[in-house]
Amino acid sequence: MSVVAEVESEHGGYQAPRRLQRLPSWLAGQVAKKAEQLVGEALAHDGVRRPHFAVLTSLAEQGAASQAALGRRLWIDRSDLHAILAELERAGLVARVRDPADRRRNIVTITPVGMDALSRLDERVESAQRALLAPLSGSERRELLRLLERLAGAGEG
Amino acid sequence: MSVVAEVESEHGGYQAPRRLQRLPSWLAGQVAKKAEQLVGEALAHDGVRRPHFAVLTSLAEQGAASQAALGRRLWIDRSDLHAILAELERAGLVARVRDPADRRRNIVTITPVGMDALSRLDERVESAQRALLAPLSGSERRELLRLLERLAGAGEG
DNA sequence: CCTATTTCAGATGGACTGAGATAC
DNA sequence: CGTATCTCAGTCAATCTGAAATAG
Repeated sequence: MSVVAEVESEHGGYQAPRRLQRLPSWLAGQVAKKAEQLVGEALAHDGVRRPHFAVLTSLAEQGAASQAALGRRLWIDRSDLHAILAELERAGLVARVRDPADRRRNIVTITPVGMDALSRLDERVESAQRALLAPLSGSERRELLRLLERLAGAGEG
Repeated sequence: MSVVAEVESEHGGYQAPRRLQRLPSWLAGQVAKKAEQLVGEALAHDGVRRPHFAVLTSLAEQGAASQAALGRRLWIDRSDLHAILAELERAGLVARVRDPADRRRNIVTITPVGMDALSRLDERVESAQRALLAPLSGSERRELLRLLERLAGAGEG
Protein backbone atom coordinates (compact mmCIF):
# COMPACT_ATOMS: atom_id res chain seq x y z
CA MET A 1 0.00 0.00 0.00
CA SER A 2 1.04 3.53 -0.70
CA VAL A 3 2.89 5.64 1.83
CA VAL A 4 0.92 8.69 0.79
CA ALA A 5 -2.41 7.07 1.36
CA GLU A 6 -1.34 5.44 4.58
CA VAL A 7 -0.50 8.69 6.31
CA GLU A 8 -3.88 10.09 5.44
CA SER A 9 -5.85 7.05 6.46
CA GLU A 10 -4.43 7.24 9.94
CA HIS A 11 -6.69 10.13 10.82
CA GLY A 12 -10.23 10.25 9.52
CA GLY A 13 -10.61 14.00 9.09
CA TYR A 14 -9.33 15.57 5.91
CA GLN A 15 -8.18 19.11 6.53
CA ALA A 16 -7.50 21.93 4.17
CA PRO A 17 -3.97 23.35 4.39
CA ARG A 18 -3.41 25.82 7.23
CA ARG A 19 -2.12 28.38 4.79
CA LEU A 20 -5.60 28.46 3.27
CA GLN A 21 -7.46 28.23 6.55
CA ARG A 22 -5.81 31.41 7.78
CA LEU A 23 -6.55 33.48 4.69
CA PRO A 24 -9.21 36.10 5.46
CA SER A 25 -10.58 35.69 1.95
CA TRP A 26 -10.88 31.94 2.41
CA LEU A 27 -12.53 32.29 5.82
CA ALA A 28 -14.97 34.83 4.48
CA GLY A 29 -15.88 32.38 1.74
CA GLN A 30 -16.42 29.56 4.21
CA VAL A 31 -18.65 31.67 6.43
CA ALA A 32 -20.56 33.01 3.45
CA LYS A 33 -21.13 29.49 2.17
CA LYS A 34 -22.43 28.38 5.55
CA ALA A 35 -24.68 31.44 5.73
CA GLU A 36 -25.94 30.83 2.22
CA GLN A 37 -26.85 27.28 3.09
CA LEU A 38 -28.65 28.22 6.32
CA VAL A 39 -30.62 31.04 4.72
CA GLY A 40 -31.30 28.96 1.63
CA GLU A 41 -32.82 26.17 3.69
CA ALA A 42 -34.85 28.66 5.70
CA LEU A 43 -36.34 30.19 2.57
CA ALA A 44 -36.85 26.87 0.84
CA HIS A 45 -39.53 26.00 3.40
CA ASP A 46 -41.69 28.60 1.69
CA GLY A 47 -40.53 27.75 -1.81
CA VAL A 48 -38.46 30.87 -2.47
CA ARG A 49 -34.77 31.61 -2.93
CA ARG A 50 -32.64 34.52 -1.80
CA PRO A 51 -33.34 36.87 -4.72
CA HIS A 52 -37.08 36.46 -4.10
CA PHE A 53 -36.58 37.41 -0.47
CA ALA A 54 -34.46 40.39 -1.45
CA VAL A 55 -37.15 41.63 -3.84
CA LEU A 56 -39.91 41.32 -1.25
CA THR A 57 -37.75 43.04 1.36
CA SER A 58 -36.96 45.90 -0.97
CA LEU A 59 -40.57 46.42 -1.98
CA ALA A 60 -41.71 46.41 1.65
CA GLU A 61 -39.01 48.73 2.89
CA GLN A 62 -38.33 50.99 -0.08
CA GLY A 63 -41.68 50.93 -1.79
CA ALA A 64 -42.87 50.05 -5.28
CA ALA A 65 -40.49 50.33 -8.20
CA SER A 66 -40.10 49.56 -11.84
CA GLN A 67 -38.29 46.34 -12.71
CA ALA A 68 -35.22 48.22 -13.89
CA ALA A 69 -35.07 50.26 -10.69
CA LEU A 70 -35.52 47.14 -8.57
CA GLY A 71 -32.68 45.50 -10.42
CA ARG A 72 -30.42 48.46 -9.73
CA ARG A 73 -31.36 48.56 -6.05
CA LEU A 74 -30.51 44.90 -5.58
CA TRP A 75 -27.87 44.39 -8.27
CA ILE A 76 -29.98 41.73 -9.89
CA ASP A 77 -29.66 41.28 -13.63
CA ARG A 78 -32.66 42.44 -15.65
CA SER A 79 -33.06 39.00 -17.13
CA ASP A 80 -32.91 37.13 -13.84
CA LEU A 81 -35.25 39.65 -12.23
CA HIS A 82 -37.75 38.98 -14.96
CA ALA A 83 -37.87 35.31 -14.03
CA ILE A 84 -37.98 36.05 -10.29
CA LEU A 85 -40.89 38.47 -10.65
CA ALA A 86 -42.78 36.04 -12.83
CA GLU A 87 -42.53 33.43 -10.08
CA LEU A 88 -43.49 35.88 -7.34
CA GLU A 89 -46.42 37.12 -9.40
CA ARG A 90 -47.62 33.59 -10.08
CA ALA A 91 -47.56 32.97 -6.33
CA GLY A 92 -49.53 36.16 -5.73
CA LEU A 93 -46.79 37.82 -3.66
CA VAL A 94 -46.25 40.78 -5.98
CA ALA A 95 -48.28 42.54 -8.66
CA ARG A 96 -47.00 44.07 -11.87
CA VAL A 97 -48.94 46.86 -13.61
CA ARG A 98 -47.99 49.09 -16.52
CA ASP A 99 -47.01 52.53 -15.37
CA PRO A 100 -49.68 54.78 -16.97
CA ALA A 101 -47.22 57.70 -16.90
CA ASP A 102 -44.43 55.77 -18.64
CA ARG A 103 -45.81 52.79 -20.43
CA ARG A 104 -42.41 51.14 -20.88
CA ARG A 105 -42.35 50.38 -17.18
CA ASN A 106 -43.88 47.72 -15.00
CA ILE A 107 -44.56 49.04 -11.53
CA VAL A 108 -44.00 46.22 -9.08
CA THR A 109 -45.81 46.25 -5.75
CA ILE A 110 -45.91 43.79 -2.90
CA THR A 111 -49.38 42.37 -2.19
CA PRO A 112 -50.95 41.81 1.23
CA VAL A 113 -50.30 38.11 0.70
CA GLY A 114 -46.69 39.01 -0.06
CA MET A 115 -46.45 41.02 3.15
CA ASP A 116 -47.70 38.05 5.13
CA ALA A 117 -45.22 35.77 3.42
CA LEU A 118 -42.42 38.25 4.04
CA SER A 119 -43.07 38.36 7.78
CA ARG A 120 -42.87 34.56 7.91
CA LEU A 121 -39.68 34.64 5.84
CA ASP A 122 -38.23 37.33 8.07
CA GLU A 123 -38.63 35.08 11.09
CA ARG A 124 -37.02 32.15 9.33
CA VAL A 125 -34.12 34.26 8.11
CA GLU A 126 -33.65 35.73 11.57
CA SER A 127 -33.49 32.25 13.00
CA ALA A 128 -30.86 31.32 10.41
CA GLN A 129 -28.79 34.31 11.52
CA ARG A 130 -28.93 33.09 15.09
CA ALA A 131 -27.80 29.65 13.98
CA LEU A 132 -24.93 31.16 12.02
CA LEU A 133 -23.77 33.34 14.92
CA ALA A 134 -24.39 30.74 17.61
CA PRO A 135 -20.67 30.30 18.42
CA LEU A 136 -20.30 34.00 19.28
CA SER A 137 -21.31 36.02 22.33
CA GLY A 138 -23.52 39.07 22.05
CA SER A 139 -20.67 41.55 22.04
CA GLU A 140 -18.73 39.44 19.57
CA ARG A 141 -21.71 39.42 17.22
CA ARG A 142 -21.96 43.17 17.35
CA GLU A 143 -18.22 43.51 16.75
CA LEU A 144 -18.31 41.11 13.79
CA LEU A 145 -21.23 43.00 12.30
CA ARG A 146 -19.37 46.27 12.66
CA LEU A 147 -16.24 44.91 10.97
CA LEU A 148 -18.14 43.26 8.14
CA GLU A 149 -20.10 46.44 7.50
CA ARG A 150 -16.86 48.33 7.22
CA LEU A 151 -15.41 45.88 4.69
CA ALA A 152 -18.61 45.55 2.70
CA GLY A 153 -19.15 49.28 2.60
CA ALA A 154 -15.65 50.23 1.48
CA GLY A 155 -15.20 51.15 -2.15
CA GLU A 156 -18.79 52.08 -2.90
CA GLY A 157 -20.46 55.36 -3.62
CA MET B 1 -43.56 60.69 -15.66
CA SER B 2 -43.95 58.20 -12.91
CA VAL B 3 -43.85 59.13 -9.25
CA VAL B 4 -41.96 55.96 -8.45
CA ALA B 5 -39.21 56.65 -10.91
CA GLU B 6 -39.00 60.32 -10.05
CA VAL B 7 -38.14 59.70 -6.42
CA GLU B 8 -35.32 57.39 -7.39
CA SER B 9 -33.85 59.58 -10.06
CA GLU B 10 -33.37 62.38 -7.53
CA HIS B 11 -30.40 60.63 -5.98
CA GLY B 12 -27.90 58.76 -8.08
CA GLY B 13 -26.96 55.95 -5.73
CA TYR B 14 -29.18 52.91 -5.63
CA GLN B 15 -29.08 51.27 -2.23
CA ALA B 16 -30.13 47.85 -1.08
CA PRO B 17 -32.72 47.83 1.71
CA ARG B 18 -31.31 48.37 5.19
CA ARG B 19 -32.97 45.21 6.40
CA LEU B 20 -30.69 43.28 4.03
CA GLN B 21 -27.61 45.38 4.66
CA ARG B 22 -27.75 44.52 8.34
CA LEU B 23 -28.10 40.79 7.91
CA PRO B 24 -24.88 39.02 8.93
CA SER B 25 -25.44 36.45 6.19
CA TRP B 26 -25.80 39.19 3.60
CA LEU B 27 -22.72 41.06 4.82
CA ALA B 28 -20.69 37.86 4.81
CA GLY B 29 -21.76 37.30 1.22
CA GLN B 30 -20.76 40.82 0.21
CA VAL B 31 -17.35 40.53 1.82
CA ALA B 32 -16.81 37.08 0.35
CA LYS B 33 -17.68 38.36 -3.10
CA LYS B 34 -15.25 41.22 -2.77
CA ALA B 35 -12.56 38.84 -1.54
CA GLU B 36 -13.26 36.44 -4.37
CA GLN B 37 -12.84 39.20 -6.90
CA LEU B 38 -9.60 40.50 -5.41
CA VAL B 39 -8.04 37.05 -5.14
CA GLY B 40 -9.36 36.04 -8.53
CA GLU B 41 -7.72 39.03 -10.17
CA ALA B 42 -4.47 38.38 -8.31
CA LEU B 43 -4.33 34.78 -9.52
CA ALA B 44 -5.42 35.62 -13.05
CA HIS B 45 -2.12 37.42 -13.58
CA ASP B 46 -0.49 34.00 -13.61
CA GLY B 47 -3.30 32.31 -15.48
CA VAL B 48 -4.71 30.25 -12.63
CA ARG B 49 -7.93 30.26 -10.63
CA ARG B 50 -8.58 29.63 -6.97
CA PRO B 51 -8.85 25.83 -7.11
CA HIS B 52 -5.45 25.68 -8.83
CA PHE B 53 -3.97 27.78 -6.04
CA ALA B 54 -5.59 25.59 -3.39
CA VAL B 55 -4.16 22.46 -4.99
CA LEU B 56 -0.64 23.88 -5.17
CA THR B 57 -0.87 25.12 -1.57
CA SER B 58 -2.03 21.74 -0.33
CA LEU B 59 0.70 19.85 -2.17
CA ALA B 60 3.38 22.21 -0.85
CA GLU B 61 2.16 22.18 2.72
CA GLN B 62 0.67 18.71 3.14
CA GLY B 63 2.72 16.76 0.66
CA ALA B 64 1.90 14.56 -2.30
CA ALA B 65 -1.47 12.83 -2.48
CA SER B 66 -3.69 10.80 -4.74
CA GLN B 67 -6.32 12.72 -6.67
CA ALA B 68 -9.09 11.34 -4.50
CA ALA B 69 -7.27 12.34 -1.30
CA LEU B 70 -6.59 15.80 -2.69
CA GLY B 71 -10.24 16.18 -3.51
CA ARG B 72 -11.21 15.27 0.04
CA ARG B 73 -8.66 17.64 1.54
CA LEU B 74 -9.94 20.57 -0.47
CA TRP B 75 -13.59 19.57 -0.99
CA ILE B 76 -13.12 19.67 -4.73
CA ASP B 77 -15.24 17.37 -6.84
CA ARG B 78 -13.36 14.45 -8.41
CA SER B 79 -14.44 15.51 -11.85
CA ASP B 80 -13.44 19.15 -11.46
CA LEU B 81 -10.15 18.16 -9.88
CA HIS B 82 -9.39 16.07 -12.92
CA ALA B 83 -9.64 19.11 -15.15
CA ILE B 84 -7.66 21.29 -12.74
CA LEU B 85 -4.81 18.81 -12.51
CA ALA B 86 -4.71 18.38 -16.26
CA GLU B 87 -4.21 22.13 -16.61
CA LEU B 88 -1.58 22.28 -13.87
CA GLU B 89 0.24 19.32 -15.40
CA ARG B 90 0.18 20.87 -18.86
CA ALA B 91 1.77 23.99 -17.35
CA GLY B 92 4.41 21.86 -15.65
CA LEU B 93 3.39 22.89 -12.12
CA VAL B 94 2.47 19.40 -10.92
CA ALA B 95 3.32 15.85 -11.96
CA ARG B 96 1.06 12.80 -11.89
CA VAL B 97 2.48 9.30 -11.67
CA ARG B 98 0.81 5.95 -11.10
CA ASP B 99 1.22 4.71 -7.55
CA PRO B 100 3.18 1.43 -7.97
CA ALA B 101 1.71 0.16 -4.68
CA ASP B 102 -1.89 0.84 -5.72
CA ARG B 103 -2.18 1.20 -9.44
CA ARG B 104 -5.64 2.76 -9.30
CA ARG B 105 -4.09 5.92 -7.90
CA ASN B 106 -2.30 8.88 -9.41
CA ILE B 107 0.19 10.35 -6.99
CA VAL B 108 0.25 14.09 -7.54
CA THR B 109 3.37 16.06 -6.66
CA ILE B 110 4.28 19.71 -7.01
CA THR B 111 7.28 20.35 -9.27
CA PRO B 112 10.11 22.86 -8.65
CA VAL B 113 8.49 25.04 -11.30
CA GLY B 114 5.26 24.70 -9.37
CA MET B 115 6.98 25.76 -6.14
CA ASP B 116 8.32 28.85 -7.86
CA ALA B 117 4.91 29.68 -9.24
CA LEU B 118 3.35 29.14 -5.82
CA SER B 119 5.66 31.60 -4.11
CA ARG B 120 4.74 34.24 -6.68
CA LEU B 121 1.06 33.42 -6.22
CA ASP B 122 1.45 33.60 -2.45
CA GLU B 123 2.70 37.14 -2.69
CA ARG B 124 -0.14 38.18 -4.96
CA VAL B 125 -2.73 36.56 -2.71
CA GLU B 126 -1.21 38.19 0.35
CA SER B 127 -1.44 41.55 -1.34
CA ALA B 128 -5.09 40.88 -2.12
CA GLN B 129 -5.69 40.18 1.58
CA ARG B 130 -4.17 43.53 2.47
CA ALA B 131 -6.42 45.24 -0.05
CA LEU B 132 -9.46 43.48 1.38
CA LEU B 133 -8.63 44.39 4.97
CA ALA B 134 -7.42 47.91 4.19
CA PRO B 135 -10.31 49.62 6.02
CA LEU B 136 -9.41 47.89 9.31
CA SER B 137 -6.68 48.54 11.86
CA GLY B 138 -4.23 45.82 12.87
CA SER B 139 -6.12 44.82 15.99
CA GLU B 140 -9.41 44.86 14.11
CA ARG B 141 -7.97 42.52 11.48
CA ARG B 142 -6.87 40.09 14.15
CA GLU B 143 -10.27 40.26 15.82
CA LEU B 144 -12.09 39.69 12.54
CA LEU B 145 -9.88 36.73 11.76
CA ARG B 146 -10.57 35.24 15.17
CA LEU B 147 -14.35 35.62 14.80
CA LEU B 148 -14.42 34.25 11.26
CA GLU B 149 -12.33 31.26 12.31
CA ARG B 150 -14.81 30.55 15.04
CA LEU B 151 -17.77 30.66 12.65
CA ALA B 152 -16.04 28.72 9.90
CA GLY B 153 -14.78 26.08 12.30
CA ALA B 154 -18.09 25.44 14.04
CA GLY B 155 -20.01 22.34 13.04
CA GLU B 156 -17.11 20.35 11.64
CA GLY B 157 -15.44 17.21 12.82
C1' DC C 1 -18.68 -9.93 -5.50
C1' DC C 2 -18.09 -5.43 -3.66
C1' DT C 3 -15.54 -1.19 -3.25
C1' DA C 4 -12.16 2.58 -4.64
C1' DT C 5 -10.00 5.47 -8.16
C1' DT C 6 -9.62 7.89 -12.39
C1' DT C 7 -11.82 9.45 -16.32
C1' DC C 8 -15.43 11.03 -19.37
C1' DA C 9 -20.02 12.70 -20.79
C1' DG C 10 -23.70 15.24 -19.57
C1' DA C 11 -27.19 17.66 -16.36
C1' DT C 12 -28.21 21.57 -13.58
C1' DG C 13 -28.88 26.25 -11.62
C1' DG C 14 -26.66 31.15 -11.54
C1' DA C 15 -24.70 35.07 -13.72
C1' DC C 16 -24.49 37.34 -17.80
C1' DT C 17 -25.02 39.04 -23.09
C1' DG C 18 -27.48 40.31 -27.41
C1' DA C 19 -31.23 41.51 -29.65
C1' DG C 20 -36.15 42.43 -30.62
C1' DA C 21 -40.43 45.06 -29.50
C1' DT C 22 -42.28 48.96 -27.49
C1' DA C 23 -42.24 53.48 -25.55
C1' DC C 24 -40.18 57.89 -24.27
C1' DC D 1 -32.80 59.52 -33.95
C1' DG D 2 -31.10 57.98 -29.64
C1' DT D 3 -32.17 55.96 -25.27
C1' DA D 4 -34.76 53.18 -21.69
C1' DT D 5 -37.55 49.24 -20.46
C1' DC D 6 -39.20 44.59 -20.65
C1' DT D 7 -38.72 40.21 -22.62
C1' DC D 8 -36.67 36.13 -24.67
C1' DA D 9 -32.94 33.18 -26.40
C1' DG D 10 -28.72 31.63 -25.56
C1' DT D 11 -23.80 31.63 -23.70
C1' DC D 12 -20.56 30.69 -19.95
C1' DA D 13 -18.12 28.90 -15.92
C1' DA D 14 -18.99 26.34 -11.67
C1' DT D 15 -20.97 22.45 -9.44
C1' DC D 16 -22.46 18.04 -9.44
C1' DT D 17 -24.21 13.13 -11.15
C1' DG D 18 -23.84 8.65 -13.67
C1' DA D 19 -21.36 5.39 -15.56
C1' DA D 20 -17.41 3.02 -17.80
C1' DA D 21 -12.68 1.08 -17.17
C1' DT D 22 -9.31 -0.50 -14.17
C1' DA D 23 -7.51 -2.11 -9.84
C1' DG D 24 -7.72 -3.63 -5.25
